[in-house]
Amino acid sequence: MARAIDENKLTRIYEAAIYQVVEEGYGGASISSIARKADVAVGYLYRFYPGKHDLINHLLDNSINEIVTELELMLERVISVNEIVVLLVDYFFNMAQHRPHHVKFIYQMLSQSRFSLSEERRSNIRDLSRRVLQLGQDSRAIGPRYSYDEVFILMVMVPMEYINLNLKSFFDDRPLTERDSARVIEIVSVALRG
Amino acid sequence: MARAIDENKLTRIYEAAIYQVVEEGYGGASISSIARKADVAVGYLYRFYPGKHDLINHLLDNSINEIVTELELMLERVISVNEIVVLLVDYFFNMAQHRPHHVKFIYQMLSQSRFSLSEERRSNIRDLSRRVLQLGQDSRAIGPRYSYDEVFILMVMVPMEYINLNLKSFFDDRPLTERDSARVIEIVSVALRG
DNA sequence: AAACAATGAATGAACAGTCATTCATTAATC
DNA sequence: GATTAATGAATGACTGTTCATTCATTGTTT
Repeated sequence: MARAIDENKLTRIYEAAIYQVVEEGYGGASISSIARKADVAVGYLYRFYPGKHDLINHLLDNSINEIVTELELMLERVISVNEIVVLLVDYFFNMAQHRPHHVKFIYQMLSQSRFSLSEERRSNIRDLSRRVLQLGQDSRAIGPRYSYDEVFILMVMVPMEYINLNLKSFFDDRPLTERDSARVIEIVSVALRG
Repeated sequence: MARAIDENKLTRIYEAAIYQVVEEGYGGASISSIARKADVAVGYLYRFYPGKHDLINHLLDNSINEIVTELELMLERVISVNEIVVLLVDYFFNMAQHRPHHVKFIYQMLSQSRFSLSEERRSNIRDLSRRVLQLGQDSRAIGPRYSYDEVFILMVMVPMEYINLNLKSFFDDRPLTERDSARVIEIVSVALRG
């Protein structure tokens, strides 16, 4: 063997790429700007991904996979739907506090119609949403009229929406607090009850 | 006067710009691609806007202003909050049917942290949200714990979220129907009641 | 232990193409 | 002929991608 691959460099590239995409958009996040921010040579980015598009797509897929895995863990120690709402909202708020750019990145990518998740990830999301819906309708925590995509919107997109508007300082420039997550939890829970 | 300005060209530019931004992103929506799609010379776009950024920003401001004006009209013939929810959701669903790219454009721009509305527009939105909140709390259509930004999220962002995911064919590829708007109306109304 | 390949991690100049913007020029109307 | 709407070639900066080259580290040979 020659030199060992510096894993640190890879994570620096990931962070830099997400940061640049959030800050400058996909088109504005040039390979050279990502490489500069990650303190890495331009050509190095092509050692792991055949192109810019693949790099960014992989980052999105990874981020979604993180959330999917987290939710799967929650569903294993089967608890109530209300508890899942609490855990999920806390998860997003925690992410907003420690890695705000990651939340922005995920939300931004999901909002744009030209980026789409892999069929595998969408399948994951469908399955999980259906399981939560079933669980909720058995315990009457979710109204009988609900479909699984509505569950996804309320439990995942609404919290991200709330966080994203706050991080944008859309209404005012104040930090997210415990009160915010409590409000989101209540709004989502009430809405789900139907 | 010499030649009259061809207003038709201007609207063609607007349509083309919105289409390209939605389809290719801000960075990918090049001036030349917009001009080509609008069947207009490249230099013509600089007759009305000093640059690309100003053009797109004006389009966003205009689109938001449309919605603001619509909501102001609704609030003049003062009706119940539930009726406002119905009218607003119908407005968005109508837009989704006839100008899907406009809905995508607005939603996409609002989601990205690097684009921000003018202070005037944000002020409009704050005022309207507050008026709806007041109206709703007087008639108990909106729960006592609600704040105006939460009203905005539920009445504006949630319907757009729903529409956007459908237009993306996120879960499945089916057209929006009457049932969808009815569902959104119910979910939002129930959530607001608290 | 010292010298020497061999390996592959990492670099960045070079390439053809595209970008936003400018402005001298042309075309249409008065 | 005067006015101004409209054009699009030209410009310099930057794009994503390639790949010959350099450099650090390993195992092998002396």
